[in-house]
Amino acid sequence: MPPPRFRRRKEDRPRQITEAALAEFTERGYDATAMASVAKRAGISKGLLYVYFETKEALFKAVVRSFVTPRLQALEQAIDSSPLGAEAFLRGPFLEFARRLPKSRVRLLIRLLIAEAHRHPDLARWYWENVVAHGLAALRKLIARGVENGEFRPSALDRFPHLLISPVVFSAVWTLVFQPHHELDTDALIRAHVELLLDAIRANGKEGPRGQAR
Amino acid sequence: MPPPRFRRRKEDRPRQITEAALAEFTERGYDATAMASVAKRAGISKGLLYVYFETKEALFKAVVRSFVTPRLQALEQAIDSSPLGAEAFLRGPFLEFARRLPKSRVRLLIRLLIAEAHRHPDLARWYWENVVAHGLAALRKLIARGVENGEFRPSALDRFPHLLISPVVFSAVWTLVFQPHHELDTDALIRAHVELLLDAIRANGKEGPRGQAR
DNA sequence: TGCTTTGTTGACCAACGGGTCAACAAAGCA
DNA sequence: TGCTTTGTTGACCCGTTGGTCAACAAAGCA
Repeated sequence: MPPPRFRRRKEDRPRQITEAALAEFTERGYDATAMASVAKRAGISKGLLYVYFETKEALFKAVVRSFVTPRLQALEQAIDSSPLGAEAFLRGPFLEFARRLPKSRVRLLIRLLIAEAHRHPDLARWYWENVVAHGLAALRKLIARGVENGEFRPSALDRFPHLLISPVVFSAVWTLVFQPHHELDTDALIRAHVELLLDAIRANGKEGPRGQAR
Repeated sequence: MPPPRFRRRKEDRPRQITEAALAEFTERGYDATAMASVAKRAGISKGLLYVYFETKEALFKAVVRSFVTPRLQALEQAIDSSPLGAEAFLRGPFLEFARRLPKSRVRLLIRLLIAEAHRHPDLARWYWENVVAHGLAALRKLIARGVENGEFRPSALDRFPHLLISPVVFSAVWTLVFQPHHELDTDALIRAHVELLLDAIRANGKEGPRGQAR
C-alpha cells in the first residue's frame, strides 16, 4: 500500500498559507510574488490556494491583517493599565516597544504597506482604523496623563504624539534601505530621541540625566 | 507628400524617457510598470527604448539617479555658505526644506527606494554615497557650529543628526500611505519637532517662544 | 466493504511582459 | 538626386503568471 499522496487538513490550511505568503511577499514584494511559489512554500497545490483565497489581492490583505494587530494591542493595554508615571512609562515599556519594532518582522510588513497602500486603499483604511488610530490615541492619552500629573508642561506633543514614533518609523525605513551596508545604532538613536523630547517637555527645571545617550 | 511618420531626436530621447519612466514607476511601482507603457508615455516605440537603456533595471537606476540629486545639493550648499547662526538656520532654510520635501515629487521616489532598495543593492549604495552621506555630514557640521558658537549644549544630536530629519521621512511615509483619507498637517508637525529639539538643546536658560505650535 | 462527500491535485489557458531584430525612413552629404 | 548613415518602428518570441476546472483520492459513514 503506497503512502497517501496527501492528507486533508482543512483546519491548518489558512494559517499555512498566510504564513508562507507573508514570507514570500516580504521577500519579493507583491507583484514579484507568484501564487505558485506561495503554494509551493505552503506545501500545497496552487489549485488549493484558490479554494481558500479568491484572488491574490485577497490573500495579500489577509496576510497584512493577520500579522499586524497583536503587537500593538500589547502596547495599548500596557498604557492603560500601567501604574507608572508618564515619563517612567516612556523610558520603560514604550522605549522597549519602540526599540524592538525596527528589528522585528513587522518592519518588513511596513515596507509592504508603504509600497502597496496606494494601490489598495481599503487596506490602508483598515490599517488606519485598526492599528494607527488606536496607537495614536493611546499615546495621546499617555501624554495627557503626564500633563495632568504635572510631569509635563503642555506642548506640541499633545497635538502630535506622532513625534514619539517618528524615529521608530525612520529607523525601520533606514534599516530596510541601507542594511547591511551601513549600520545604524537604532537603539541608541531612539533612546536619544526620547530623552531629548523629555528634556523639552519636562515641566520643572530639574532635568533627568542629560549626558549623551550612549 | 504625407507628413513624416516620426522625427529623429537623438538628443531629447534620454530625458523624454526618464521623465516618462519616473511617472510610470512612481504611479505603479517597479514590477507593475511595463516597458511598453513607458515607451508609449514617452511617445516612442518600445524598440527605441531599448536603444537608450539596456534593461528595465538600468532604466530604473537611471531614473532614480537623475531625479534625486539636485534638491539636496541646494541644502548642502546653503549650510556651508549661510551667514545665519545654527538656530536661525534650522528655523529658517532648514525648516523650509524639511516642510517642502514631504509634499514634493521626491516623496514618490522615496517610496520607490523603500520598496526596491533591497533588490537593487548597488542602487542603495549609490544613494547612500551620493545623497544621504552628504546630507548627514552637512547637518552634523551645522550642529557642531551651533555648539562651538555656544548656541547649543553638546547633545545626542551631535551623534544623531538623523533626528532632525526623522519627522520628515515620517511625514513623507504618512502621506504616502494615508493620504487622502487622513490628513496630517505635516507643516505643523515638522515645525513642532524642530522647536522641541531646539528647546532641548539650547545652551542657555532663555527659551524661544514656547507656546503650542499652531 | 462499498458509497458519498469534499479536500486536493496538476494540467491547462489566455494575457502579459521583457527583450530582439529585420525592415524602414529621416537626415546628411556629395 | 541618389547614396549612405543611423534613428526609429512594430511584429515577433518565449517564459511567466493569475486563475480555472475536471479528475482524483482521503476520510466519513452505513
